[in-house]
Amino acid sequence: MSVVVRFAPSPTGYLHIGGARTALFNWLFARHHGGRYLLRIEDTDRARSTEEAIRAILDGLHWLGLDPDEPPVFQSTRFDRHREVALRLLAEGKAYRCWATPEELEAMREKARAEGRPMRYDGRWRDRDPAEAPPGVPPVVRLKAPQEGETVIEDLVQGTIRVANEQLDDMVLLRSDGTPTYMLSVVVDDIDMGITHVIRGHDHLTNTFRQKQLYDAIGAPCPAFAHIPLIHGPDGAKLSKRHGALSVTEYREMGFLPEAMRCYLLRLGWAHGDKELLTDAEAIALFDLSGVGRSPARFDMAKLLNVNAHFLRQRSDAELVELLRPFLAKEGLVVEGEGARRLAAGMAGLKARARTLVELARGAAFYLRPRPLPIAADAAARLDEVHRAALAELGPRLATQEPWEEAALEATCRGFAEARGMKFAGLAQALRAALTGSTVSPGLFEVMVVLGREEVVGRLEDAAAGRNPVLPASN
RNA sequence: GUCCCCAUCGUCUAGAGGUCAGGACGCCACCCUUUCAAGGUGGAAACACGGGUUCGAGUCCCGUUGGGGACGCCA
Repeated sequence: MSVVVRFAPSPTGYLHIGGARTALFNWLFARHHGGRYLLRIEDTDRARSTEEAIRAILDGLHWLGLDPDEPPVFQSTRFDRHREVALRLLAEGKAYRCWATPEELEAMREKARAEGRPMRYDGRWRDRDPAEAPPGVPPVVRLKAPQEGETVIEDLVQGTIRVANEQLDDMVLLRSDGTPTYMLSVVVDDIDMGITHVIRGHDHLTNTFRQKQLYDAIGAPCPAFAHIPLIHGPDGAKLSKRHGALSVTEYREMGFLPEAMRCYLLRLGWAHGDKELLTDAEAIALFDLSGVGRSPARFDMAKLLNVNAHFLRQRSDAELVELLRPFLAKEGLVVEGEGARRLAAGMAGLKARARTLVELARGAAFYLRPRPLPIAADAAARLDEVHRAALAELGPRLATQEPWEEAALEATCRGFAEARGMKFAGLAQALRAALTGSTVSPGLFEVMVVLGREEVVGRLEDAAAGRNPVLPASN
């Protein structure tokens, strides 16, 4: 039997980090088994579903490289089919109409609570004659669920889980307005889409018992279930807005790489021995449900940053130049011509110092800024009179420096400092300030080679003459 | 409240009865060094608690505590 899985988000907001991981696990499982990975948009709640949210989910999945293998199925287009199934169950006596009003239901809840029992619908219309139906009250359709025995599910992650059927009540299949409920829609769609494995968040675990009953009533085989533990915030509580970024879009904007997100999310709740950093090929080859842990994991930004830094360094310099464009554009910097050349040439030194594309862009900006280069206040402080005078003298010397190579440049600068009885470290910081506008940068001589003779000499002149605007904040 | 699930360093985790309880992130120290990173070396850091079962328990069972989830004519 070929594997078919699906990711089934409801479009009531952006694609969040937990959903992204669920999608990833489904995707990996399908790839590992050579199966299909589908997307179903659960937009049956017309009031809360928005076009914008659908866009956001599709965009998020696309960015993460988790595009579905087939066009998405929109659950709202399948109302008729869902109704058809409910009506069939009704005809077969496996479901019944219920005229209980919201007030009656509320009373049942209160009574149950008072008696310390689970809050369940009491089945008052289960065997009652429909002729007794009150006039003018539109009924819902409920499943005639088994009242004795127990419902058991074999979860591929959580193991065997059983619940007494008396804990479960007769769930609503069709609302009084005739629309299908989530429970009905999910089960019917999963059956019709040929889903073999339902991999979803642990928060759906208790829904599964009811869904199992529905499968049984419909007479369809149950897919295998795998409920993966939830992701919690750093404090152990449910991940929420107050923990910072939830939307995958925000991670893109913070400069994270999709492959880093995939790797981090995968390792959050799944492990294969001591393997930490996996390529997609390795992840696909190694992924299995038995490796999924059973306890919830906390989201750790520090680790994500580390993982991202790793994957950043795996990218080629040319790729990084392209990835940097939108981030540099935010600072009004356009990557083209000489600037593009410098970025590519300087990328090796830049990427070792960045964990995200945002950091990389920040560190790379000095290669693109036109003269006179703005200098951060703390860097400008390194350009005192003594050092400005030194730079004024060093500039012309570098103008005739041959060859224009790192080792030679270093020899020249060190020799210059020594001849002047000046500490090289101080000269280096002054040079750094003049050339990069910062106290922090890639190696000085690498920077010189990348900038080129003309630009270096020009920037030194600017600094010696005090022409640079000083920025209030530093790096 | 009821039901269900979970429990190894601060965090992510390895561990499928016998390990000096391993790795990674983070942290600390040292090395490298023109800054900051990167890189290298080393270090501190965990089996929630209590009972069993067993020659032997982080591993199996029960309980306690703690955490989480679900209890809608939402999805």
